[in-house]
Amino acid sequence: MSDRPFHHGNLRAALLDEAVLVLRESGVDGLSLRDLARRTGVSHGAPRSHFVDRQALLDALASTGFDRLTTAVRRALAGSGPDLAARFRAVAHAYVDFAIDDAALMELMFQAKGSNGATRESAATLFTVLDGAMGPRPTDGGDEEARTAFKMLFAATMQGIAALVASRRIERRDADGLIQAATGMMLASDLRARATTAG
Amino acid sequence: MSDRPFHHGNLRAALLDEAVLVLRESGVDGLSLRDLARRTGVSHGAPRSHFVDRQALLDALASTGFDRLTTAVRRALAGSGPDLAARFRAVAHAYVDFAIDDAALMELMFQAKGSNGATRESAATLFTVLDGAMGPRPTDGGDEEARTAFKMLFAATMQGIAALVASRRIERRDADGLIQAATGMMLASDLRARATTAG
DNA sequence: ACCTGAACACCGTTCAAGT
DNA sequence: ACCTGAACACCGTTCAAGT
Repeated sequence: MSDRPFHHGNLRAALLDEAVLVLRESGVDGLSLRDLARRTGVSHGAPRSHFVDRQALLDALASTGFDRLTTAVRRALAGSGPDLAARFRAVAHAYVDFAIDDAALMELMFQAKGSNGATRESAATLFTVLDGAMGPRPTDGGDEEARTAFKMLFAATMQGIAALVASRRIERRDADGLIQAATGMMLASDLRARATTAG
Repeated sequence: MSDRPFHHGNLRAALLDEAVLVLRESGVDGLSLRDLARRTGVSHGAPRSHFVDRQALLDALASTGFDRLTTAVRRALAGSGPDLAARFRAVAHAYVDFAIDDAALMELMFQAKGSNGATRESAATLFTVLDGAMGPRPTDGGDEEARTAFKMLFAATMQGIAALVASRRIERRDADGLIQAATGMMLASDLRARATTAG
């Protein structure tokens, strides 16, 4: 299942990879630096060379999590046509799928702690991609305020649906219906009209 | 600030009260059974009589958290008139205020772990109140599916906005605008029409 | 029924020492 | 620069014993 000859330059990456697995199995509570060190075959003090403390590891995990989610969203957008409704649903599904596969990581990403620089940057990139998903900005700039509000509302709604799924408060199939309802509602809204058409 | 003569019948309540304070100060990570025991003036083994393990305490905290949020939502509804838009905004503000004042507790409440019986019940009560906020059910029952979807979408959106605020990804004043946008969008939607009017 | 206090295994963090 | 290994303080959990 796992090799042995690590700790020769890529320990940091090895620790992060292993951490993602542990996160999936045992959640944040099951994640310990000593256990990670054990799994990668180094002494318990070794991780210190790459992460000043446990929180630093969690921050790094959140950062890479955002990167992976961004990639997933980009892929979803690339795979969907030009239709705005289809694009929205694609992004929403990428969000929810990620929340299901890596619930603990998703929690980590959307928590107050991630005040790290790299984490903020990764999160910002995701929001930029989300912005791009809304299609080209109106030539005259449009209603900038409406566009920002719409974007945040979209993110909040996706985040909310993902949280409901991750916390097992709703089933996967109900999520699909919710995504349909949410995207439909947002697309038909007056706010979207102001956000995406020239004023 | 804190009294001394506890541990005479209400230790459980004392531990929970103290835990809420610690949660506000230091988050979930700063919450330890031994520290709680120390603060309430009992031995480190005493909490065991009321909570089988740390997770049981967290579950109990989540449960009382839902109860308090339910109370806040009820109060908000009682203070607002019959206008649906006003009622929605009132509920949304109760949600977001709670998420700001008790961010760590809010996280605890909306996590996968809360599989406790009491927690589920408390959460269910909140959703019932949310249902009531939508006004009387149409006499003919209306579109039951639409009503459920709308309710979940409302919860998801509130949850999403609260999460964005709690994780300090958006400012408090931006939240107000978001709430306005979200409630406006939802009220104007076709889904709401199907959910709240007789078919 | 509820609480005490010792015991055990585990953890995060620090740090001098090695290579 | 990166890793080892001892050391320290803290924690969750268990359990026999007290009241």
